[in-house]
Amino acid sequence: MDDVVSGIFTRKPGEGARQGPLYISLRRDIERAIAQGILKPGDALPAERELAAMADVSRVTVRRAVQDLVATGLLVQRHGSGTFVAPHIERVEQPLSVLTSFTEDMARRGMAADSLWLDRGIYAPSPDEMVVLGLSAEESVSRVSRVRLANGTPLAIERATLSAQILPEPAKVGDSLYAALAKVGNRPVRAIQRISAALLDDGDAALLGVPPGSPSLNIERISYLSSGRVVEYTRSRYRADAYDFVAELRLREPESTGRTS
Amino acid sequence: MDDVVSGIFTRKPGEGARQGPLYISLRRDIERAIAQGILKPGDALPAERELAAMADVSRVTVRRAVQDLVATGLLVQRHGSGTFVAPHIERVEQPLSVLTSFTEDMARRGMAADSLWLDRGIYAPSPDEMVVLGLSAEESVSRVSRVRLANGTPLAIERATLSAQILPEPAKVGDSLYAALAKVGNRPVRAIQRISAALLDDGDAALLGVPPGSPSLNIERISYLSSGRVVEYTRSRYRADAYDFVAELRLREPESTGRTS
DNA sequence: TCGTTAACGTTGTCTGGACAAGTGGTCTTT
DNA sequence: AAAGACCACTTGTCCAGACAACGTTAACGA
Repeated sequence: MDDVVSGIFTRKPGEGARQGPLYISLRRDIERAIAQGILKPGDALPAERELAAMADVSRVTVRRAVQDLVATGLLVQRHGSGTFVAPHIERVEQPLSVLTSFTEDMARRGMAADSLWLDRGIYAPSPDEMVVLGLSAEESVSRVSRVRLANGTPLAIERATLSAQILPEPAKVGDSLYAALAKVGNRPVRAIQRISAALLDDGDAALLGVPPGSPSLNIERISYLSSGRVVEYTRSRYRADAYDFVAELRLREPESTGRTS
Repeated sequence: MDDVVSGIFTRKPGEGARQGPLYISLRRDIERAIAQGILKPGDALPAERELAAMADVSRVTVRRAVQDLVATGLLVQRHGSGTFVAPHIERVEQPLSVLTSFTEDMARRGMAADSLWLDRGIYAPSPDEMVVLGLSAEESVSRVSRVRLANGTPLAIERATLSAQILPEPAKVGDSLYAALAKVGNRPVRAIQRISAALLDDGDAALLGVPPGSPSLNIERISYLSSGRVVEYTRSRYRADAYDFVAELRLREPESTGRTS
C-alpha cells in the first residue's frame, strides 16, 4: 500500500517535462491520488519529509502544495500528528424562503442542535447596532453569541444583537433565541438577509474547527416584528464546507398591477 | 512619508516581547498601518526585501504575512511590479427572490453589463448534466459560458447548460441568454438556487482577476418552464468581494392549509 | 492496574541565500 | 517621433537546514 503511494509521488532527479512550478505538479499528483481512491478519506499522507524525498523536492515545496489543498478543504493537517485526507462532510441545506431558527431547522432534519455560549449580556450599542436597530447611544442592547453545533460538529457562529427592551434578560435565553422571543411576544415574522462569502480569521476558524483562511458563508440578518419594528440584528458565519443555502426564485410578474417598473 | 512607513515596521534585533509567530506580528503591523490610513488604497508597500530588512526578518516570513493579507483581499500583488493596498470595491447587491438575468440586473442599477465569451457550442452531456436536465446520452446539450463584467470589472463566471432542443443555436446567444430563450418561447419562470462558498482555483481566479484561493460565492441554478420542464442548469462563481445576495424571508405560516408539515 | 514520563515523529516557524520571470522605465537606434 | 534593446527592480519559485511546538505511544514507576 505504501509502495503504491510512494510510486505516485516518486520523481527521479533528471526526469520529466517540468512545465510548470514544482508545487503545482505535486499538488496535482496528490489530487489525483485522492480522486483515484489511492488515498481515501481519513488516510494519512506520507510525512512532509518523506514526501519531499519521494518527489525529490524541498520540504518548503511540499508544504506549499499541501497548504493549497488544505485551503480547499481536501486535506486536513494536525500539528504534531500528520496530514490526512479530509473526511467527506455532507452538506446541510438551508431553505432561504422561510424564516426559521437554527434549532427548529436541525430538529426538522433529525440532527442534534447544540450551542456553545460565547457571550450573553447587556452592552452599550456599537455605532452599527445603533443604526440598524434604531437606538440612541443611551439605550442598551442584549448580545447573544454562540457557536452552533449539529451532531457535535461546529457549523456556524451566530452573533445576535437585540434591543434590551425587547430581550431584557439575555442570560435567560435557552437553546432557541426565537423561542425566548416568542415567550415575550416578540417573535419576528419577516427578515432581510444579506449573504456573502469571505475567509475566516484565526479566531473564528478556531471556533469552527477549521484552518484559518477557510471560506465561510456570512449572513447578515435583520428581523422585523409584524408592526415593522426591528427585532434582531444577527451576523452569522457558516462553514462553507458544511452548509448550502437553497432559494426558490420566480419570474418577476409581467407588470400586471404595478405602474412604473 | 517613507520614513513614516519604515517606522511602522522597524523592529530592532533584540527588542520586543515576541509572543506569537513573527509573521503574525508583521501581518498585524501591516493591517494597522492600513486601518490608520498610513497606507491608503492604491499605495505600494515597501518591496519585500526592504520590508524584511525593516522588520529584521527573512523574506520568506514577509511573504507569509503578505500572502495572508492578499488572501483576505486587503492587499494585491503584481508580479514584477509590487504589492499594493487593494482598492475599495463597492459591493453589488443581488435580490434573491426574483428571477432575473445578469444583463437585466445590471441595467436596472445603471451599470454596463459586458460579457467575455469562454464557450458557445454543442456537446455530449456530462453525467451531471444528464441527470439534472433529464437527458439521455444520445441527446446533446448547448453550453454557454462566459465571464460577466460590470463597468469593465469581472464579477462572475457563468457556465450554463441547456438541452440542445431548447437552445439549438448557442452561437446566436447575444448579451442575454434569457432574451435568447424568450425569443424561442422558452423563458423560465421558476428556479431553484443553491448557494455555497468556496475558494477559486487558479483558472477561475485568473478569469476574475483575483488571486488564486480568493473566496467565491457559488450558485447552482436549475430553471424551469411553466410546464415544469427543466430549461437551464447554470453554475456561477461570483467574486465574494464584489457581490452580496439579499433575500427576504417570512415566518412559516402556522400550518393553516398544509397537513403534514 | 493506572497514571507519569520520556522518546520519537509529526507539523509549525524561520533563516539566508539563489535564480527565474514579469514590469516599467531609460536609452539607443531607426 | 516611433520602435526596439536593455537594465534596474519587483515578485515568484525553490533549496537545505535548523529549532520549536505538539501528538502519540511505549516504557516506566507507583
